[in-house]
Amino acid sequence: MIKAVRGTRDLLPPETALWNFVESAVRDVFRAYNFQEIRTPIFEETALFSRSVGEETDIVGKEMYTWQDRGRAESDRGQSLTLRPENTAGVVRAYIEHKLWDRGLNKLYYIGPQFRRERPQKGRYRQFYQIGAEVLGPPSAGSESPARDAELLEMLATLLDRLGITGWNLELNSVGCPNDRAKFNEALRKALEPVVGKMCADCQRRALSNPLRVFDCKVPEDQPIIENLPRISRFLDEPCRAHFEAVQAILRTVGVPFTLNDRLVRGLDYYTRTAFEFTHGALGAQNAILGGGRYDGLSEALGGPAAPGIGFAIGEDRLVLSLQESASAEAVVRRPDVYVAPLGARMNPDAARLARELRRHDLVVELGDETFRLKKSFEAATKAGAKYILIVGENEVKADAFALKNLETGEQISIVRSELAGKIQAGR
RNA sequence: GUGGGAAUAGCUCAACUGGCAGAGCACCGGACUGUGGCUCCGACGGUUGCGGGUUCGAUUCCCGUUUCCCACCCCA
Repeated sequence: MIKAVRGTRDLLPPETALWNFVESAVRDVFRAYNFQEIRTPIFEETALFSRSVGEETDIVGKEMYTWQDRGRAESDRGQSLTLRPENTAGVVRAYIEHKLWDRGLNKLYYIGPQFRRERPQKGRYRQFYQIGAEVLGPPSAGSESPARDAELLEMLATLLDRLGITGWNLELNSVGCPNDRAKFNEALRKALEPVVGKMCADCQRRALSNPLRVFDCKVPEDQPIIENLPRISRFLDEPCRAHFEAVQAILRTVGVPFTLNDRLVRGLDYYTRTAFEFTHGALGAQNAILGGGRYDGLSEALGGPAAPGIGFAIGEDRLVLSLQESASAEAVVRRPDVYVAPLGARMNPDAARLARELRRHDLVVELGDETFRLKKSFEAATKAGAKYILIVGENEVKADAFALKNLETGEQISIVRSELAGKIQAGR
């Protein structure tokens, strides 16, 4: 038997209703902030990701689905292509390619699948779904303003509240500009040198490859050492510090709670200044449901104009998971309003016409099987969760008055065709 | 990529030291031929993930493999 490949899965009803619930809430909320949707290809030139995400990151180094495309002629070597491991690079590429700044498009969101060749776990798949948004534009358009950061964070808080997710925590940090990072990295290396020998094996490796990641260490014995390491906050230059302060001031005023976490670092190379994560306790080790930050130099790194920006990505798989575990997932499934039960094949035309009329009144209609005996139709209607059953038999068609029974109350009436839709809508 | 656990009916799970593969729920039918939910009865349902080995005999023990889960790595 052929099965879905490792790390991929089918999303089945009724779970798909929950995904739709999430996505329509996202579209509603983002629209209120005047974001517009962008859809970029799910594969791109490999160079796009290695330049933006960073050659040294795990994503580029070992987690990408990359292949050599065929050229035009049999003998040609094609380009190296890669399934997108994240969507910010694609959005920025499109921004540059279509000169979106000239069209005033500076607030974009996306919803779609991404691909990373990781070891699968719960809430972590090789084809996974991200919801993200990006604010970017020329500096003259205010894209560097802390107001953009704060607005984006406030939008996310609104979204999580709207989804009924309680107990989220916003963790906030600033990773400064490249200059600050360089100075900080140097200080960090110096501080680590005398103590690294006492740390865990992972930290010893990190200290060499990517010292920032030492802050992710969860080994208890290492914590006192980590506590004493220099923090990025002390290395922010004046503009970065002021920017960070301003973001916080706005959040306090609009009433979005947050906690400062100067150990929060971002894995991708393109991040600058504001870095953030929303975490949720119920998710265990995979406790981050979304993360993001500012990437002021990304456009230029990809050969575009200066276009400071900030964005985030929500792990939709995990978001849905936390929704399933906390909220009432059942509630979002729309069940049939009415089950139309034709009694015998000769009733099919009349049943079909009635179903069509009812559906035109925005009712959810399940058209039953004409081979069912009435008892079985009732069972089928109940199982489908229909509110009403409408019986279409010879007597009803002759009289043009139909038996309509409320399956929840047991009340049954005879009702003429013209009043059917109104009656069912009223009882919905 | 590393380490550990698991895999038995559609779902949730049993099956002693190796001895006839089972239950509940679901599904289908009947009791009840134009009135559901409850109840009762019956039927259906299996390459025990896959491949090999040991054995008279393997769901059980061994090896390999695949997938999932957990912890790493890393990240959303």
